[in-house]
Amino acid sequence: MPVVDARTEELIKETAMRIFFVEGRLHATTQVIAKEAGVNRGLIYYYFQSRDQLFEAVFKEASMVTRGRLRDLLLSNGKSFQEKIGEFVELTIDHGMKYPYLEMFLVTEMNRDGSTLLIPLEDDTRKELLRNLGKALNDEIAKGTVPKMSPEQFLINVLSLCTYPTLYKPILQQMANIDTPRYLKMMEERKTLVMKVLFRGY
Amino acid sequence: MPVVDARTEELIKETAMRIFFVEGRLHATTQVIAKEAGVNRGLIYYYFQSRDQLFEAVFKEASMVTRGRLRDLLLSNGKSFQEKIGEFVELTIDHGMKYPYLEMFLVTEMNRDGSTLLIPLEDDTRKELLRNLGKALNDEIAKGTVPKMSPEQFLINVLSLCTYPTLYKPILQQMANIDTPRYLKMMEERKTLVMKVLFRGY
DNA sequence: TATTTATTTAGCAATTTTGTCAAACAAAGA
DNA sequence: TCTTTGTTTGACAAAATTGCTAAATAAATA
Repeated sequence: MPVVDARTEELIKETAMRIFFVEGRLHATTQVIAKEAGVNRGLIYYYFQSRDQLFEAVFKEASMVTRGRLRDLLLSNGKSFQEKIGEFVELTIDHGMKYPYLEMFLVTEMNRDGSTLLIPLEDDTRKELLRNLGKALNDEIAKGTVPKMSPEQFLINVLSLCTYPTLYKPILQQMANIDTPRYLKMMEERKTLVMKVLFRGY
Repeated sequence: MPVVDARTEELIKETAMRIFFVEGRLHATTQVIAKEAGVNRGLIYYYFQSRDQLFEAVFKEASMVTRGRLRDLLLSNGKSFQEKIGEFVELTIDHGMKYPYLEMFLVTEMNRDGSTLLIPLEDDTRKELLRNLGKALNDEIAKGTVPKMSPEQFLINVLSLCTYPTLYKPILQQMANIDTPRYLKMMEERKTLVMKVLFRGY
């Protein structure tokens, strides 16, 4: 039997994700990651070749989840616009509570010299998605449930209201002296609150 | 004449702030900071004793500005609530455009082992500030301009809508293919848009 | 000008970190 | 059992980084 579990590669990746996305320790070294995963540091190089490639693997997985959720929102049909946004809000807040520092990791990694990690969407795909969203949004604007704005701004509003609070958790907790249970309760409340802010008369 | 400008200490601090808050290179070393400031690396230690203390100085300055703005919002009087929030939104968006990564730096630094950088507000001060805000907010809720919510949630909404978009700049730019001039224009538009989202019938 | 103080520089030591490698070990198959 | 393949380990070299110091330089002052 090998000393370390056969799913070593996954173990390393998941430990790295926990350290980065859950605990927000973006400075973590291969030493730290290996230790917390309970494996020899050399295995990181055996499976990922380099520190950067481990980061890249983790980054890819994280951005795929985020992008997938956005995709589902923008393409799904059979539901009303408000229903779709409602689901998206719920998923995004839940995901944010699970991985509060994920977006911060993405942004920080993108800022590393010579990073080409985030592949931009195809031009037609992007335009189609935004047209799609814009149409549904205009209906709401016509109904008076949403103030006049571009689909981009609406998207920024949704993402801001859902994602920022999770990022801000440590600051809120320290500055406003909010403990974790109360913070979690607030995030649950936000699910409907955000909808009320986005849609008048929700 | 000294080889380096007499205001070396300020120069170092401002360069560090630019690298951290404007360019988002949170992993910058003393080497990099000194080089970009055009000074000898030893001067960082001459003026700041250690890397950590430079970080601390920068952190303190940044959190004081943010906290000061919040304080002004919560204590100022002679203006209507909506006017006060309007000013705060404008200041916060402007500040965020100038220093997009400031909050990320704060969060990252707070997550470093053994960080005691952020001093929590005094308990009475905090309660008074929130009571103050809560009162004005309840008037708005009674008028029907704001949906029912706690002052904490309202504050989170304001901060989210203003601050998160600046943090998200690189992601938005890459994913949605928005160039910088257009991005800046969007942020200007947000100043009134955020108010419309916060207050029905603004 | 001469002396003292403050600032700057270059270089060194200590530590941390990444990345490599050969040897040890385990599992699977011949 | 012997061999082959894949996995794990510890040791080591190379690079990066921090922090320190003694000497050089500039500025301030007597």
